[in-house]
Amino acid sequence: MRLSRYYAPTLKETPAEAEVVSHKLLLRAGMIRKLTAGIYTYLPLGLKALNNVAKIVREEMDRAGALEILMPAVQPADLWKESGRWDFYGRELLRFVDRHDRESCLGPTHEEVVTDLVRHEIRSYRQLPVNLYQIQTKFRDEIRPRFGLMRGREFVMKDAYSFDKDDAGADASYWAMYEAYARIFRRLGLKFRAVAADSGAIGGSFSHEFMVLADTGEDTIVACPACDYGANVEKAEAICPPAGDVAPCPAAEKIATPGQHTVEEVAAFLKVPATSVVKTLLYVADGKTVAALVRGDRELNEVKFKNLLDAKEDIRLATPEEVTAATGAPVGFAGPVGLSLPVYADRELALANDWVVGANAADAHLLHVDLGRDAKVVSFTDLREVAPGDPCPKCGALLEFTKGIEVGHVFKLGLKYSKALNATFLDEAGKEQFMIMGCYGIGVSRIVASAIEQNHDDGGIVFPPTIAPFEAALINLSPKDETACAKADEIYAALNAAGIETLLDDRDERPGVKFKDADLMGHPIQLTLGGKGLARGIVETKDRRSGEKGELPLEGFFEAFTAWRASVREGWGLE
RNA sequence: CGGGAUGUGGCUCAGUCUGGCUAGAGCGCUGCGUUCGGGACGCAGAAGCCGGAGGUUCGAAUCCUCUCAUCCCGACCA
Repeated sequence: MRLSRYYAPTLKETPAEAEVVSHKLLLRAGMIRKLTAGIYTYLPLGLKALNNVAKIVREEMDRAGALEILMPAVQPADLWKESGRWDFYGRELLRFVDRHDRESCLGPTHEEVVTDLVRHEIRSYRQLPVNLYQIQTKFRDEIRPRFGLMRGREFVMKDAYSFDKDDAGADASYWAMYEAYARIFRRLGLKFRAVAADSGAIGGSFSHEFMVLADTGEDTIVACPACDYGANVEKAEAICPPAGDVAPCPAAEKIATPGQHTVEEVAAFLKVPATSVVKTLLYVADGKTVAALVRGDRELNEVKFKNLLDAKEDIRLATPEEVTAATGAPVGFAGPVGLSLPVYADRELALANDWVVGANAADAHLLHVDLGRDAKVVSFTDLREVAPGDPCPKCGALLEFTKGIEVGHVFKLGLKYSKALNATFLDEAGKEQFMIMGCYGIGVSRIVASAIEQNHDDGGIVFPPTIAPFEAALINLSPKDETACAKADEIYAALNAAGIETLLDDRDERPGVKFKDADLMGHPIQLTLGGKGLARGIVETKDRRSGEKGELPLEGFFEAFTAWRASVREGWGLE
């Protein structure tokens, strides 16, 4: 493509609406433009990047035996009512009625539609397993769209759904997808990590998230440097030695702690370490107030707590009024002793004794509390959030914390949707069985954004070669010079013939403008053809990622170029 | 939905508190000339009913009321 005839409106200044790097750079490089909140148009450059990602996703899905289909964006409410999600999904599901007053929605995901398809088509175990996928625009009416392509309301997603006749088959389908995902992210040239995840609202028995590592990621993940353990903090197990007998302690004693609300204040006031204090947190789960106990220096992991309670809706911290109603004391003085609420403790609290707890009375705490003796605790389980310095649950090495962007998620769904929608088949014995499902998502448009979050510098985007709209930029510094143009055209033709997508900058612009634009757009390979080099019979090169510059001879250019290109790709960890 | 902020040429912003001539700047855009290896310079231009509606006033971008939109922080998620 010749840049003089292309449409890539680059911006020198960053539009005020953009906050994160990927958003700023996508806008500045002329790849996307906003239509309205959370909804973007892909300009030629952005579309090419999106398609490059989609292409690799498609190839790997096909390789893994999945079959591509395309489902409708508009879906009837009936199906959603049948699965029970019409009432459950919330405002994120954009609903509307058509001219016949039929309730409809824009599909945020397609479990209902595929399951409906499959239940009508598949009747025998002989037809299983099957894995169907699509790459399609989804719509979720996000409460708060932000960060450009990172969290739009409209976005491109690949979603796949597997149907199996038995559990072993479902596991095989799951791991096939897991492997396919790993291949995809490797081919995209992204640093990523697959981590154990909470299966969340979609439900199901186990799941992994694929995270692109980037400092700007919204998710915190823990990874073991010594083994392959990795998990979302929401899920990461906080390991804890087995509980043994604890030494008895003196009888509980009430002590005045005027105005000492927080653990830090209480610990300082009583001159005890925070690890001797028990933090009592009141939550409201499905309308009921419950209490969670963690050690003073720890944080409660709400996801673990929610899962323990098996709460239907999200749990939330009790309001100050609710706290007072439940404990008879203002916030800061709640404690498990004498509390008439279900009390759940983190298992770490079973390891020791002689705790400091709130007294359920204003300005008072209790010393020498033995949770077993003085309080009624429903259970001691893993409730706390893992913290830096915690050991790996698998091998014991110290866990490392990193930030990541969730770009893929694989779930083993089990029977959730097949039961709700009655998707059955006849097994070998002629007996009717529910299909076992899995679902597998990849945020295609989010990958483009996360690739930039992970790979950028002051000059702009640094695209991995497999994602870059153009792998190579060929900058002709002398577009008015016939010799230079002829040479540029020759190289351009050779690169295209070799299947290397090249953007030839043949604009009548000053060199600085061309260099800046090339850097901004992130072409991994830059070739510069100018009067000076031409006179010496060379083309200048620049590896966008490393910034390394070099020269290639015009004589035998293509061979030398091929070798250099291979080294650039190698730098990306690509074959 | 709760909290905070912003709406002025295509983009980034000044002007608003302390109403007052034809509403400004930089970038971008058009034309001409000079330039030409990391976002050049000069000259000449085009381009804004100051988000919208109502009000106060002799007079409103500026003050008041309402409204719409966008962005940031929280609950949600590929």
